[in-house]
Amino acid sequence: MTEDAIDRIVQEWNRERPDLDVSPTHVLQRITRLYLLQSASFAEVFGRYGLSFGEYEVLAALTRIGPPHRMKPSELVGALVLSSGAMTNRIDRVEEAGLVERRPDPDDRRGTLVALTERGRQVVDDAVLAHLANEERLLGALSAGERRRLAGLLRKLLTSEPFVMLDPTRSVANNGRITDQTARARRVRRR
Amino acid sequence: MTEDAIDRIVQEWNRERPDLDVSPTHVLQRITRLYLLQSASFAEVFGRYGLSFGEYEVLAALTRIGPPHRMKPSELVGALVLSSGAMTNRIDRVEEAGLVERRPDPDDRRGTLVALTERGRQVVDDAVLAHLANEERLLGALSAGERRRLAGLLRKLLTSEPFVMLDPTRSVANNGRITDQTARARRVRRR
DNA sequence: CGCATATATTTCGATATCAAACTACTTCAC
DNA sequence: GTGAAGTAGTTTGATATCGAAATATATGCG
Repeated sequence: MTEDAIDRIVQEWNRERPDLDVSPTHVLQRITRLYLLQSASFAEVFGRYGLSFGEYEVLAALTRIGPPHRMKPSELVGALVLSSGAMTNRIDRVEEAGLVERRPDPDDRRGTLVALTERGRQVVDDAVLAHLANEERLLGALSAGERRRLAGLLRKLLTSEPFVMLDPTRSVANNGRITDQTARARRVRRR
Repeated sequence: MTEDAIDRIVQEWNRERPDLDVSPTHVLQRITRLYLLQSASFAEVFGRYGLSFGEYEVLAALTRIGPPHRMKPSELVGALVLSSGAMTNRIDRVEEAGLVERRPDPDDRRGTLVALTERGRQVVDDAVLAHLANEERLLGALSAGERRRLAGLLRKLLTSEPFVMLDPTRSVANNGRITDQTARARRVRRR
């Protein structure tokens, strides 16, 4: 088994602090490292289409929801993992680029619907192909069975209680914290 | 096997674009999701010690390197996956908090050495215990064998060619890109 | 030696994020 | 149907990051 950067970090900890059991790091720090590296790779691919990864996420969510490829900003917030303010910015950017349009929600005058434009559909169609090819390349070292086992273990972690508790989509807006008007209303009421 | 958010995303893709094979997503998007969730959890723990996760990373690197707990900023950049500019900011913050000191490098007048202070050692000693307890809690759903298998698969991915190619620590400064003075010198010379 | 080139770190400008505040609108209970 | 409380989305202010420029110093080649 080839040694990686995380093995070296664990060895350093074991040398300096042999009293500590740093073994969880073997899983969790590798997740961090893989995330950072794959993010850089994704960004490179999407850059070829004039997109950031975050912008792609918005277009991808609108694509996979199916025709007519319309979602409310709050639905997009639920589909990604992002604050509502950051979602406003992302929608601004892809709207600016002509890839989506904001239309008033006919059923709720507070609301807006974000719809993929024809140009947006074309761009995301191309980008998703390049992205999948790149993902396939990144996973090249693992056999089909290894990928299945890896995905299974990751799913088990993700569906375990500590991670489910952390999931902001259990609740709404601003990463699940009760902030905003609700909190303000409570404060105001106390006066 | 319990279904998770990624399974639902894959199902949506398969419904809308059955021509695409989105299976790599089972691994890569779960890595993203786990990273985002574990980051939130880590931040909560370090917040109890007045640290951000990034600040902890600096202190942890200085701790595990061993006495006298001194590193050059460029060594810290190599240990952490960060641009040199961002490292300056992080060192500024932990220095401000009295957890490290900057001392001139006696062997290179361009350079600086970052050293853990006594207070820094105390804070990181406490924080690392809380962090490890939290990591253990997060991994609670996996048996020792599952953790080993998961770590092994993640290591295999991390040491595979596409990921090794992405690793900025293969090169130096600003994420391995040739920027800075080298590039400027070339441009200037061309005039 | 002396200059071109390389390195170490900081500074700067642009950008993306979060959390909270805010505006507008809806819903529910009476 | 009116007012309190909730919800949708945007705006704002603070902060962290990146990449490039700037500054200071070191090195190597002719």
